[in-house]
Amino acid sequence: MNVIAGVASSGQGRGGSGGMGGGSGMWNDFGEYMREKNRKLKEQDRHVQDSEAESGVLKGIKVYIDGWTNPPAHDLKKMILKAGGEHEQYFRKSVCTHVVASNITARKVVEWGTVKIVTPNWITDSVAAGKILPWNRYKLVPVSSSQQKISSTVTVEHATVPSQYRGLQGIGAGGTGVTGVRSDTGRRGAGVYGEVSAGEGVDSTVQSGGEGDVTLLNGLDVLEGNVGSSSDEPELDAMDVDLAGAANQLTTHSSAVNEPSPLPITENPAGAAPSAAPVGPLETSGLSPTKDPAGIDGPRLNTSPSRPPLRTGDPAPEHHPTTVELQSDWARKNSTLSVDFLDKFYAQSRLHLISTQKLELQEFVENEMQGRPPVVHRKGQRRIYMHVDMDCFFASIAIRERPELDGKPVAVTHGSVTAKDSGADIASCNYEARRYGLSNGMWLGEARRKCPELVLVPYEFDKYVESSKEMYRVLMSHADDIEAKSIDEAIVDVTSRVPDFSSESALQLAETIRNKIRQRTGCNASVGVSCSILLARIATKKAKPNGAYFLSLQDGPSVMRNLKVDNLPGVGWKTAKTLDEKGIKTIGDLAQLSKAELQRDLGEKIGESLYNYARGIDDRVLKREVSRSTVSAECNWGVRFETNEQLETFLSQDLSKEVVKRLNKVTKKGAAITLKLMKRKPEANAPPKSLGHGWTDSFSKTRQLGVATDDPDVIGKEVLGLLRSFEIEPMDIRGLGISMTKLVEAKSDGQKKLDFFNVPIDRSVQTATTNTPMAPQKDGAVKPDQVFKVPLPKEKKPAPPRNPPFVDPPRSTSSSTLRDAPTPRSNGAPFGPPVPQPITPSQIDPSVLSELPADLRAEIMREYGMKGSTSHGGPSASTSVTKSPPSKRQKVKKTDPGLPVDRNKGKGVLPMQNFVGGSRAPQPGLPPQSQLDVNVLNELPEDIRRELEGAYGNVKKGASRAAASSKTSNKASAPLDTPKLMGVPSSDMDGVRALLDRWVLSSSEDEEDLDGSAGPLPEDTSEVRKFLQSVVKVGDLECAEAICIYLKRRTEGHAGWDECVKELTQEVQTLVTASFGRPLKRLL
DNA sequence: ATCCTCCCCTAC
DNA sequence: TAAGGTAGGGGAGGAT
Repeated sequence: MNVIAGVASSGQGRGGSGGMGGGSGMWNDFGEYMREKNRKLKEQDRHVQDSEAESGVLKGIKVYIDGWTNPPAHDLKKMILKAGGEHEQYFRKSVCTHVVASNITARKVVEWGTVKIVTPNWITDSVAAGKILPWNRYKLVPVSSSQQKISSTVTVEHATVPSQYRGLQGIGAGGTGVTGVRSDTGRRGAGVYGEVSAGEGVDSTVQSGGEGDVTLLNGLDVLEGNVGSSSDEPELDAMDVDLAGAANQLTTHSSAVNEPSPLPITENPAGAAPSAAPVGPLETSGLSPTKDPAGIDGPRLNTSPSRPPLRTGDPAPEHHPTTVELQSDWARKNSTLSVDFLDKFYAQSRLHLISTQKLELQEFVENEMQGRPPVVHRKGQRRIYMHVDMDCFFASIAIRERPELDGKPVAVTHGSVTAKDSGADIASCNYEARRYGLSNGMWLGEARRKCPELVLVPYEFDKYVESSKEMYRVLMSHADDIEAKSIDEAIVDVTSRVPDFSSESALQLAETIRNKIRQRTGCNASVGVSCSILLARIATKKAKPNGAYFLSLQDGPSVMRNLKVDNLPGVGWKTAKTLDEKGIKTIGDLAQLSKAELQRDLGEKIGESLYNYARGIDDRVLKREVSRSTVSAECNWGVRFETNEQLETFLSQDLSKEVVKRLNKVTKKGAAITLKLMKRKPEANAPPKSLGHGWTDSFSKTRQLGVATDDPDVIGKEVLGLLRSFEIEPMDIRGLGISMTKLVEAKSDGQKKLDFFNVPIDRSVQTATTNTPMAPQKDGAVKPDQVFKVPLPKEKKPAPPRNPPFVDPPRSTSSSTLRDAPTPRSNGAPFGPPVPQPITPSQIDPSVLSELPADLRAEIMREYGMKGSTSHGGPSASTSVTKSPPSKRQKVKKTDPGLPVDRNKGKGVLPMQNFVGGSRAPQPGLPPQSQLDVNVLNELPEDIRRELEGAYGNVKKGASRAAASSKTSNKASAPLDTPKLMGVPSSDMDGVRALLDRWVLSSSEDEEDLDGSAGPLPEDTSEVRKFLQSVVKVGDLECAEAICIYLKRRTEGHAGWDECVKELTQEVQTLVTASFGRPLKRLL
């Protein structure tokens, strides 16, 4: 269908709309392009003209560009200006010598009269040829709607013009001596994004003869070990090559700018005439011999019966870029119009793989490292970190699988050689390829131009995953601690493995590790060694490729001094640019600025951290565990809709289900939904990257649900509501994303259980949990479950009452006290207003936990990683543990891995009173009143009981899913250790308190005074943090609660401390919430 | 003042 | 043709 009306974008002739807005910055490569473009807009135009009218090829030519074109109007404009021609903003018969358009309507033709109407190729080809080519060959013929099917795409695609995207950065980058060079691909993980900068990059000239062919290895070849053979198109058409070169130059110069040219858009209101789609001039096909004009292919394929089901819909305005793109059958099949699009997309997305793998590896590491004693960071103690990064990971795997490629320039990409101007990303390329100026993230088209003999290899996701794990296994075998950074990168703490702290020993270990990795993965890893995360990473830059480098604290500053600022964490494109505008290019320059100035220009936080980093100061410690606060799914490629129905179906069905799938995977529910979307800019043409999102504006809107959910119908519905609020034409949507926040542990059905028990207790909590009517919620506030920010309006103030509680007792008592504490503030406080049930004192889960039957509790703990050893200092408790129906539970768990934990349940089960009065064993592992529970349990109806069990199973899942399922190995059996703070076990609360006291006092003395802003030392803080984490992990929530409260009381009002305590408390809440489904009330 | 929303930015 | 994801920190500015 087609044709019809027209226009989608109405013109806006002038204004040009600023393009500013910035593009979505979501992703590097493209983001950079956008930024660059926008920035240049301002200066651009005139520069191009004045400074580089090198060739006078188009001298005397005055061009008016009509409507959308491909290449984009701004690029054409730039090219025209550069070639000495002139660009007319508006069409004026008396002035314009030519009109350039990719498609026109008959009506326009009439309107324009006798002016020469040509395709963009006339410009590009003429520039390339160095002379004005006969326009007749490029004459654009209007087509009637009936014919239009012939794809305009032809014209478009043909475009010899290089997509100017990417590349911006240019080659030069001068690196200063030192490493100046590439920031390392390493840092970018799988080398996903590319950055350019190669210091020495060779530039296109290098490519010697340029006659090489590009070889594509497709799956088949791989299997057969056929390397060079299958190239699709061996030779490049001479002309194309030249054009490419020329174009490339242009691009390089002006850095790709794209101007939002104010084009008067075309549009024909359709009306009348048939406007048709663009036509591809004959010559076009002639020019690109290599590929079939889409027009031909398209129709044919279309009729193919085997084609997957497509969403159908009506046609859209004919001139709309979307309409044009969708004329290609390929596009329809590979866009959201295809029913199975999403799965296919994720299955082939390297970025999706990378993000996903990061999460998987974090979990893997958490599970595997579970039994290890936590690293203790003492104040003056130095530590040794190794930053390990695989060298061009994907490319290395590719070569490993195809030894014959060793020594040749290789790149991993989805693209194939046939495309002359492919927009496919190079995910990773080896060092040989980099010598030609290639970099990760670069588009295939440009890469080929720079390196004609480039060998292309397809992705092998499974192999990446497998080797990645091998790498991690090696690392864990030599690490005290480890933080998973990505599929090919990690940071390990190896302090205890380098007892003498000498560079020799450290490097020896590094070599051992590198050798093992090479042995097990067949790929090289580079290692940076130093005493901080920051310096270790810097060292890696010096280590690559395939090396190890030890950077001492003393040498840090001198080495860093000459590095560019973007080598510091937190400094990306934008920040580097901001600094550059101030004349700051290197870290050395940066170190000259005052903290105040940095904070003023870059923000408080970033300013401060950069101030420190520039001096080699980095207090960060490894973060082994992470709790997620967001689960999302998005897609910004292949998103094309013709009708609202297609759009709504995709969003509310496909994408919503995807998010739900992910929520389920981590057993969470979300109480807030955010819809993100990218909308094509009015002046944006069909993107140069096939089915890419092109030039867009991005938006997002969040809706508070009040109740956490993981119901696809609910999510789908909410999301549609959000979508409608944007009032965007379906055809203009270029990207969609749904993210769930305010996560809560999903519970199987805690409510039922609760009800069943009808425990009087904490109902409030429960209520909250379920969806019972909450009281007054603030609007946006979350309602029930959500734990987090429960709406405590302003009552924070009331908090003060809290003090009282603490005052009292220490130790176990404390716990009980604490719990009682609620009284004072409880009344209104904690949850404040909203919470209805008055009864509620406060407690939550902790109590629940402790109240559980011993066996259940033991299981839970075990699941958490603790493993059996329960009691350490446990008081009496019970060892009783033993347990009742172990078998059952176990089974259940195993079988029901998926169930959510239910703290609720627990809650329900044990009333507060019990808690209080009961024995709440301070120790982690101890199961309190087992008998009670047991009885209760036994009395329960089968189903309920099962629910409970299932719930536990969930817990497990949440905590260490992997362990439970796959790995199995050690963890399961490992016993839990009683958490200790500087050697003092959590069971000894008095001791712990004393330590904390000392901590607080000492630091205040050392530095300024409590009041002075002297705060806690990071090392100490992390020590406490670890302790708290362990305590929570072990399930001793009361202990965690007591510590937080104690600290708060002890430091209230002291500048440097408030923040720290608040953070620790928040972390505890997050952890507790993640593991038990809800936060500790008393800490809210 | 503080919180919340809607981004931007960065890292992988 | 090509598969431009995902999580978290943070800031500006409006709402409260």
